[in-house]
Amino acid sequence: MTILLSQEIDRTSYEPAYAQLVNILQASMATGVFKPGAQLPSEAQLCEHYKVSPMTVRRVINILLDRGLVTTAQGRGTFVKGVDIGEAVFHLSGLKEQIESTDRAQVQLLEARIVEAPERVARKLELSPVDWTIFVRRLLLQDGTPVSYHRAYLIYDPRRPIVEGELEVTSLEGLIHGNGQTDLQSGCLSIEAVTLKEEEAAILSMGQGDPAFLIDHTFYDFQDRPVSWGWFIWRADRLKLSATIGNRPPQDQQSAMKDSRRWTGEDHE
Amino acid sequence: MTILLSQEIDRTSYEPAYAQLVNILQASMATGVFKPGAQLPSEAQLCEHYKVSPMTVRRVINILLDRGLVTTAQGRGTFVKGVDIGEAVFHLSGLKEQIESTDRAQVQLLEARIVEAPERVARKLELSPVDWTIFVRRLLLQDGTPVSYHRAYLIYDPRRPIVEGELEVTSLEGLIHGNGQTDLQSGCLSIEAVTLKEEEAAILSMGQGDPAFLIDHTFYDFQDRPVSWGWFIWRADRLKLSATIGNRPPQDQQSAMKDSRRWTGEDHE
DNA sequence: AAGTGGTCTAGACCACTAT
DNA sequence: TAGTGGTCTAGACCACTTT
Repeated sequence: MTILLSQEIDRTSYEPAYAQLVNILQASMATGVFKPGAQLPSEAQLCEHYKVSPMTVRRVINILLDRGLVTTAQGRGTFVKGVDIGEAVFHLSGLKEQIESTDRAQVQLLEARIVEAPERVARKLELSPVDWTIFVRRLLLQDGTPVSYHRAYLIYDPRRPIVEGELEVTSLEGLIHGNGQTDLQSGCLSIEAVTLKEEEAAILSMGQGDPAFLIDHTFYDFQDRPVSWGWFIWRADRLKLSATIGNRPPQDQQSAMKDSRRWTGEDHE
Repeated sequence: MTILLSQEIDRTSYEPAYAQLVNILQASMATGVFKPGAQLPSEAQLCEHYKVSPMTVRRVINILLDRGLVTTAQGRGTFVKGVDIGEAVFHLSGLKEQIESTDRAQVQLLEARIVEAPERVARKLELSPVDWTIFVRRLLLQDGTPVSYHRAYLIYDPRRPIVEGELEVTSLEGLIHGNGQTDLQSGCLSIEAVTLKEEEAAILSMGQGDPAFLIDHTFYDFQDRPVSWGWFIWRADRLKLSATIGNRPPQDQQSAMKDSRRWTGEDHE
């Protein structure tokens, strides 16, 4: 296996050696020089061919590894992976952009009051049903039109002074922009497809029964105790989840996304 | 900043030093020793304190970096990140498991025939409308009940012998299990929330207007030419997208997911 | 000038897999 | 035994930011 890969590392370039080698190998796989299942040159060979140290090659392999492009087997070698739909990873794009631009986006507080935790909420937040929670309803608008209806329960516990921080965080600006130092440690999200109920449809200016995303979220503090639970009802036409699998060279990405509104024509009879 | 982190590296452990250090730092952030916004000890300090080489510390920081737990600023330091909902990443779990178990899952070919590419398909596949495509309809069942209805167009071009491979790949087993060496290079997916049309509802044994996921996919060959386009209609109750953000120590993960069927009770009046 | 992250070297040793 | 991936060292040099 003395496959010679034409290019070589440009030591004068601003781009570090490891990045150049990643690109070379990724491009080689992308153009089919190394097809799925094939074995890559060994690390020693790569060292010698590209005149870089073992540590640098190792780093390169690690990068390809967690980009999901190769697999490694100790004692056997490094092998090119094929595309695998199960590895698709969807980024919550749109959501971030939609709220980040404060000029076009706007949050409307519909309601905020202290209530006893309903049984279901108490379970979620690991409370007893007599404990108090803050129930919040919000509407997220963009360019004046509503895109998401948010409801959440926050723990209200005088012994935990955290609450103020939570309120701020769950104020969306904090949630999305995030970087602000909060007292939240982690969160757990899930997405479902649902149809709008009457109240939701009215608030979102849509029709009852229209499709929407339901984004469920639970946040935890530094003791890993749940501090809030809630869910967004997000207009389906305002949220896009996208993913690429396999060796997709960084380019358009969304060119394949445009014109993806649902086909209303007949689906072949 | 001479914060002493109690633990130390166990050189006799099976767990490599870098992994131990990752865990120590991640746990420190998880328990609030380093709160969001705070600065981590410098790499030199970490080297000295834990008696490891600079390269090892560097590796550790890189891991925390692409886990999204810290940010680095050259010349300034390494800082703890807060939770950021926009960074949520959803894995297509369920889909993989659902199809991987061939004993419980089953694919039913409903139709496969050669057709002229409809205008929309021709655009997607970069063909002229007179070109031919293979139109395929499939039903994916699990335990005998239908969970997903799949329709796809594959390029049919005598000059491109690839087609056979595509057919095999798009035969789902290949797509999901993946590892088989295919002639596909990459794919581009997107997810929408939709409601079932009459035909879809009938095929999936659901009601018209019920919520569902629409998973749109395009696959590309090694020349980066699109070779197939299609979409799954996936029963909403059979697909779960989950994500965690922030510093979530690897544990339950799905314990917060169970009992997440939609609340049918009144949402506080 | 001092401190920080970022890259890189030229080896070493180990564990594993093949022959 | 030879070849492979996996870990780790003890330095070096650079670019950047702060004081």
